[in-house]
Amino acid sequence: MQTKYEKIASTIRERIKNGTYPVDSLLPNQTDLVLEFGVSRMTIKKAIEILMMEGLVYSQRGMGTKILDHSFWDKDVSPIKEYDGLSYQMEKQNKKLESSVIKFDVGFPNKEIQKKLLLKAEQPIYQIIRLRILEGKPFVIEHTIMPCDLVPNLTTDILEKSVYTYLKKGLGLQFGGAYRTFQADRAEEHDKKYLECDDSDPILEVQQVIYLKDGTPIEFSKSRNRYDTRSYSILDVDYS
Amino acid sequence: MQTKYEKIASTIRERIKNGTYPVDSLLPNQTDLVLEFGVSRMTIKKAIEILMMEGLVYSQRGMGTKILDHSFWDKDVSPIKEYDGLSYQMEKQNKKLESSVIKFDVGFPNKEIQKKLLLKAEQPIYQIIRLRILEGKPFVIEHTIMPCDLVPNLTTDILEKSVYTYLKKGLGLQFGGAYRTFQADRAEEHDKKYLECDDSDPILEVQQVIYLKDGTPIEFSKSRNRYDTRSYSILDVDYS
DNA sequence: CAGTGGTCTAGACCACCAG
DNA sequence: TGGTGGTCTAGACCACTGG
Repeated sequence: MQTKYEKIASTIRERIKNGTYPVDSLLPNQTDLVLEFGVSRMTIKKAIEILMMEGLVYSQRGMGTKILDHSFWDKDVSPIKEYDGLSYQMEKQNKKLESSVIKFDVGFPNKEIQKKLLLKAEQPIYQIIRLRILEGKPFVIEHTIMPCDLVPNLTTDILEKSVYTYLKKGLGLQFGGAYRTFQADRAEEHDKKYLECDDSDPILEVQQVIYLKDGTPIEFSKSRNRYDTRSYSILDVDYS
Repeated sequence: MQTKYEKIASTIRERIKNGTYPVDSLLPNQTDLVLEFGVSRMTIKKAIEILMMEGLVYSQRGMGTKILDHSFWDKDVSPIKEYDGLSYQMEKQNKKLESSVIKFDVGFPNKEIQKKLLLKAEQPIYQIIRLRILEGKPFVIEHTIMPCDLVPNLTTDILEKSVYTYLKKGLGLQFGGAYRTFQADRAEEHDKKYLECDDSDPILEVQQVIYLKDGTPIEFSKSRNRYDTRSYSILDVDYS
């Protein structure tokens, strides 16, 4: 939290959550907020914009800024906009996550991976398969591919803890975005073996390419969940 | 296209797509763009912000604004940020979409629906089930619930064409956002009957609540696809 | 260090919605 | 019509990157 508008957004967010600004009422108008916070209106507007992207309020010309009912997705349904990785996400919820490394290899990328990670055929990659175990129960199988040169000195130890922490804290990398697809699939061998499911259990698969701030792709991964253990959620706001 | 920054964003977007600004090169710096377009820098910045949200460029302090490789998701993988409905989406791609109405009823909302659409128990709702048929093949089953008072005079005829067109053009409603969840599921009776699949075929289910601009929920729906007919994709950019 | 984009200001005008 | 938020300006200072 550094900039003025971020601080103001936090303050207002707090007031919404604790009921100072009740659901369905209007926020004080922007000129009043200018007076209260002693900043320019552009700054106030930017703060409100953040809250709008979070789905907490909705502004409309001529009408004001309304506090929306957020209780809906306020619970454990965390949006997917997190590049903290599972470990961190679960830690926040005080849930115990273990990772068991099923495969940890080095190899060369096939055509598909070359295209997705913008690699040449001779650039080596890590090929990783991990089983993530939540509260003692098999939760998800993650197939991960990363270019070796971007992620030096990867070890089994890191894989068993948190790769993201290593990338962020250890290597100082900054994530900039992700491209994801969702599909359903039949269970395959690995799924049946490690997720304790059978042929008829559907699998929810999420594929993602993760990008660094400068646009370099750093990871391609497939996460396969048993159909009854997880769903993903998205809040989509039209800012136009 | 109304505001200056939207026009400028379109111009720059066009230059990126036709190669005037090649992938991996840098955009002219913001002060140069100020001179070219004869606007203030804040306006240029806002234009670039739009392109950043679209994943076309990435800006960084001290470095400039880099054109990213967008060829990846430039094709038919349209982001889900469209409230045009399936009909319109398919029309753009010149694909033929038919809709067959399986159920069209009125009733009262159960507890779950009351909560999701913010309704009282005695507010009537439409209960609709439609089979959407793409290019002659069963594509998706949509279960839709809408409050009657917000959508007057709904007819079978409208359901067979495009509900969204009716809401937008006919009723003048404006969409503001959506909340979606994705999960996999086993095939149930309707799926087997209409999607021509059997017990072992997984289903991809997308649930969504759609909101109007002022935050009023107007629709809850479940879309059930055969696992091999559809996937959804999202581009997720970190703007911090 | 020079050059970049990010933030911020103190105004202004306009488009929209309500009464 | 009065009040709202959306846009836009012409500056300024700062934080960050690269050489």
